[in-house]
Amino acid sequence: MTPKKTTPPARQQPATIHDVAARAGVAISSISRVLSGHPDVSERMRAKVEAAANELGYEPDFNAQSLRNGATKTIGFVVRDISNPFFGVVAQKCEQELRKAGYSMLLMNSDGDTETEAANIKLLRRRKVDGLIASLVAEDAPKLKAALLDLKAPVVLIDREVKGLNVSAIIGNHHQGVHDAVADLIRLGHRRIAFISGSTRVFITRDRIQGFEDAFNEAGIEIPTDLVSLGTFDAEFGESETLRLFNLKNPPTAFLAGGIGTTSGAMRAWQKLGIKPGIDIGFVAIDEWPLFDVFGQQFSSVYRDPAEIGRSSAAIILQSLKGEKAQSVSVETTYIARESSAGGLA
Amino acid sequence: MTPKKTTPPARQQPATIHDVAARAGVAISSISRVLSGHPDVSERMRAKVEAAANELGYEPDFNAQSLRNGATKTIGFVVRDISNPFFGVVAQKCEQELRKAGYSMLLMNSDGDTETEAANIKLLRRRKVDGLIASLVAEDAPKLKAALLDLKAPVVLIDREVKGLNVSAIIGNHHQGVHDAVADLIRLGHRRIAFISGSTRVFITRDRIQGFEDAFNEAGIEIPTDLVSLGTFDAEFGESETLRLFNLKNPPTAFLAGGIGTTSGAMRAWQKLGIKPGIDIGFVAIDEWPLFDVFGQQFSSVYRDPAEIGRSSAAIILQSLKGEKAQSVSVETTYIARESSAGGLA
DNA sequence: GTGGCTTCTGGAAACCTTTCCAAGTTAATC
DNA sequence: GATTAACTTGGAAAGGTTTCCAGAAGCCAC
Repeated sequence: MTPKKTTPPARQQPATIHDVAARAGVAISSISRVLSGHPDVSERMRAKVEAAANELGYEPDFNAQSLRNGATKTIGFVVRDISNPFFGVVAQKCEQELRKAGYSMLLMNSDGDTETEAANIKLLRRRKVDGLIASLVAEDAPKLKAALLDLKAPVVLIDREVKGLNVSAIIGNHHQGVHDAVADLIRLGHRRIAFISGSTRVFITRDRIQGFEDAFNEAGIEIPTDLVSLGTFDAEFGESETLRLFNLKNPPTAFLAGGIGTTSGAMRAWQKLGIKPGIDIGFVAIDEWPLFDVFGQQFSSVYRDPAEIGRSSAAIILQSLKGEKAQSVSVETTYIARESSAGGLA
Repeated sequence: MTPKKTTPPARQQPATIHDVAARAGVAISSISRVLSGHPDVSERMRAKVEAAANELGYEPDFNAQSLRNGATKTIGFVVRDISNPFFGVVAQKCEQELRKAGYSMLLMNSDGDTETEAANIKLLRRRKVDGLIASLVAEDAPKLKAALLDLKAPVVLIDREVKGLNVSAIIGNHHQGVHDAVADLIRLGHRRIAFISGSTRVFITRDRIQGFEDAFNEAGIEIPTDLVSLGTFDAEFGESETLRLFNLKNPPTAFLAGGIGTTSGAMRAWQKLGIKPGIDIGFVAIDEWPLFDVFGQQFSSVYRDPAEIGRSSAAIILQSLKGEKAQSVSVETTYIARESSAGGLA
């Protein structure tokens, strides 16, 4: 009943820096100094403040800190589709690295739509993210470019090139892996090799096409342009185009699938057509998915390591935040020959 | 050269509400009113403000808004491992729904570690997320419970029950699917049925175990307790335990894998052992992954729909944010019988 | 004992909004 | 034409922090 000494009832609202200051009987600036490790702080002050902060369970409000010092400790991660297992691994490793460094990841799907993508990036700007890691739907959409320009924060693009922008990039050596795959298919005897992939509006497709064409040119064989179909990376496109190509009068004997979505669609198409990939036709998948190596048939692939891409993208953005300038790093792709390359040659 | 009328050079800093107010020649409170759709605004004022805002490309600062009105429009999404394709789909659908409603998703992996998980949730509290959606590593870790209690925001747990907490939950009817699967395996003639899964520290495992035991009890057959191994959901545990069980003197004739990680590990183990699941042994996978139905052998599964779980979790958290009280929704699981159930019975 | 440093602390401004309050203006009513 | 009510606007506080600035205190050397 001594009104002077009663501790206030445990307040519902979290303690603020003012509460700590009142409790410790010092100025709020001193609280901030102690907690942010400022050097000019007496031992006595430090002890007092830390005691008060602990008693109140004080933790600085992130938003208030961000507003004041301009850094949100947040990185935007924009991807076509996080349910793609390849990007699942990229996101996982990337988030782990960012978290270690005190950053959090804001995840957005662009759903394969350039408008959504641009809108996402604009929103991330309003949210004042410190950086952006993105795998874009298209490189040349004007709204997108404007959004990236306005972002005014470090950007890491995964397998994309946007002209006239000072951004970092992780660029896979896609033509190499595709070249080796196609060369092997040709060596095995395939001539009618189909290739379905996303559009040439993104670097990764252009680079793969180059590998595809190089392999044919080196072998002195005409490129089967009627078997190349470039549209989107999703399963729907992969399925319908696979159906179309395998209904041609002169259908493919081998198939190169440009990503996990394409593979997925092609698989469904073949199921409908009664075609067994790797047996009835030669088959190479670009990008592997969970259990790829242990599950079912031994499918050949063009492999790149999503974990490395995830870790690298985090590392690059963290370096950029420390003031280093934009950089471009290269990631290997390797053709892994398994049984399925030789299908369809009986 | 008339210093009075020169428009200021396009400033690098984004325009603030003050800039708009100055440009429109009105008070900042009017800017806020117009842009937030306050009813008491004259047509003339609205036009002036909108013109000024457009000219300056003004967009309100999210952090400042959050600080002022207490809502961050951000939902935390904590999951063991986003590279798990099941959670990839959950996250994708969930983010899409949240985005439609104006919310963003902050993604954190807990890496299968309860300490990390608790730390993640504490961080999300400091970041003042408006809500949390989580698939927990363990329900009973004290630090975790404290972190959830302190969060003071709506929570949706996926397939978890935490006692003494007023949170929403999406609870799969796991015992049903597992029961049906095991009953079918027994019907086919299997007796030595193995089950590897995560620990009983989470509801989902307890519920599955119940289905497993019920099926045996109904059939009047003794439960093969030596073939039940509960530890963690990751592939490493799945692999080592599969190796152990199939090296027993009296090994299993059928196998039920408690999730994608377990399936993954078991597959690797069988590859080493030269065992073909679905042929040499009966096999049922709990949870499917991309391409499950079209890829390779026809594997039986206990299916639940990750898209539905993702959409529901978003819907529930959005309702909670509107003030509705915590709710628990149920999600079906279904046994899908395919060829692999009958393996190992020759 | 004074000048000049260093160390430490408090006060206040700033970050960018939203919202409350009060005051001013206009329209409506009797 | 006076009284009210409704509408419209500006000013200022508040939200929780960091940081600049200035002043106080302590110390050393001359």
